[in-house]
Amino acid sequence: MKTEKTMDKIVALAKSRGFVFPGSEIYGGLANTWDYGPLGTELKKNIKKAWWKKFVQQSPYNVGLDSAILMNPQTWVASGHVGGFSDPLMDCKKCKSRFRADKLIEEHAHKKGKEVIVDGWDSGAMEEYITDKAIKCPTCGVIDFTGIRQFNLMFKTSQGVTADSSKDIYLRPETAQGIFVNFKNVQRTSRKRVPFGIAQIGKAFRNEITPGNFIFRTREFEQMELEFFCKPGEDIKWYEYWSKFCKEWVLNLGVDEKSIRMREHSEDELSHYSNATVDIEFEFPFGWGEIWGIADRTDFDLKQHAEHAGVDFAYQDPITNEKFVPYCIEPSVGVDRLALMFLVDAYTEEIIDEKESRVVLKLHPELAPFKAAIFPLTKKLKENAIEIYNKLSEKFMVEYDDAGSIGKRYRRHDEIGTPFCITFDYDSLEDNCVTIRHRDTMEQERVEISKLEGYLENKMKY
RNA sequence: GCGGAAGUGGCUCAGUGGUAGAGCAUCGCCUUGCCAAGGCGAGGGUCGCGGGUUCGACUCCCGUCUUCCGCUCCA
Repeated sequence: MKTEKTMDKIVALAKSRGFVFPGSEIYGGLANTWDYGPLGTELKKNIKKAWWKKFVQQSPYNVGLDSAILMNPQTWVASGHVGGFSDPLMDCKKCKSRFRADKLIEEHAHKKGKEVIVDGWDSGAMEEYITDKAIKCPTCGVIDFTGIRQFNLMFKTSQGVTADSSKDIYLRPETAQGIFVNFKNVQRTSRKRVPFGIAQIGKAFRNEITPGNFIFRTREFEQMELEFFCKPGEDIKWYEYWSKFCKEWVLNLGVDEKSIRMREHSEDELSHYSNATVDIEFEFPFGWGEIWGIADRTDFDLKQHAEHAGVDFAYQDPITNEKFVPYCIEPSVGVDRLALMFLVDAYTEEIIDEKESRVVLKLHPELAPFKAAIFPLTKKLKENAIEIYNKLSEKFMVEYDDAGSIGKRYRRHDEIGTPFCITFDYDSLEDNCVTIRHRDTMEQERVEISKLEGYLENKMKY
């Protein structure tokens, strides 16, 4: 029997067991920042490792990159982040609701049966339009707006020691641009031919207006992005290929298929540069949330950089001699969101009988912080158990524990997702076998000590 | 930013004017021979911060900070 899983329970478990702590807690915290504790660090590291393995190590197409967080500000002009990604916000003074000026105008025009394209307008033009047309507050119907304030989602900082010699630079709002600007470097040095992809894991920063839902939306987050370059015309084929590939990766790591759905963006929802976009969504306790976005970005990015930097990004196929600017498929996923998804998916409360229940994190062994826990049946067997721990810890993240009863140790490791508990008992002295107890089924089996490494390695495969 | 709620040991909370308690958790010892047993003991809190009222403030008043939940944004 199972009971309901809620965010509260998952956040509490994360804090109490050392997965995720509130950021800078001793100073009263800082909203929506989170620090990963010992177990959370392992989980996150395992997620990244698993992704890298499938998307780079075992991929015939993709290679890796680790580009700088700080980039020449021109990058963000070319990508559109400086101009297009700042939201023109205005508040209704009466009811305090906040709106995007461009959306207000577009909606107003739409109702009148007209289409107004606000892209490219400056704040003055938008304010003037809103005043001219006497656009009312959609919430309370009053015409009493504040002026437009530009809200740019990029974090700004300055580079340089003195005020006048310094210049404004930005923390990257996505890792993708580091890949595009290195397209030629990577293509040349890796001797890859189109189609090929460049993968990168790294932090990105966005000054979101509304972060929230634990680690789901934060201003500092870690992305795993692949930019996959292909021949124009073959983009839809690869878009479908990677959509399927990403979904399978998630399912192979044990996530319940019923909690996953693919949501295609409709025409009017698509970004101006995108041919097609699909989101892989997961059903969180707070609703469906986007985990992975797979977008066909066409040749937008490379063309933008070609134009702004004056660099030719045309690729010449060495066999057909065709020359073209590659199209790009971008599967982009947030590590923190994945971590939350795996935690939520794994979280299980089982009621064993009237008196007993247990919390189990049914994480895939590949993702579990500890692959196994090693116990002595009693403290008299401590030395023998430690010997096994020492051996296994050369290859695996494992933990030794002899505190409390054996049942209590099982429960403790159920809660943090350790898939296997290995107990050295008195029989072990005779037969050189240990008891392996399985987290999900609570079943036990005897395994030869010399075969433990292979046993664990096998269980981690997916 | 706006609206709402809340800040007391690691966690959950009690304590409404006389300078703090419980349960759980943690640690030690004993016990424990496979699913949160038990016993004894220990550590841990300037009650978010600042000011005011008062002989005296966790408790009353003012301010402030922070967090949480909703709204426009997004991986």
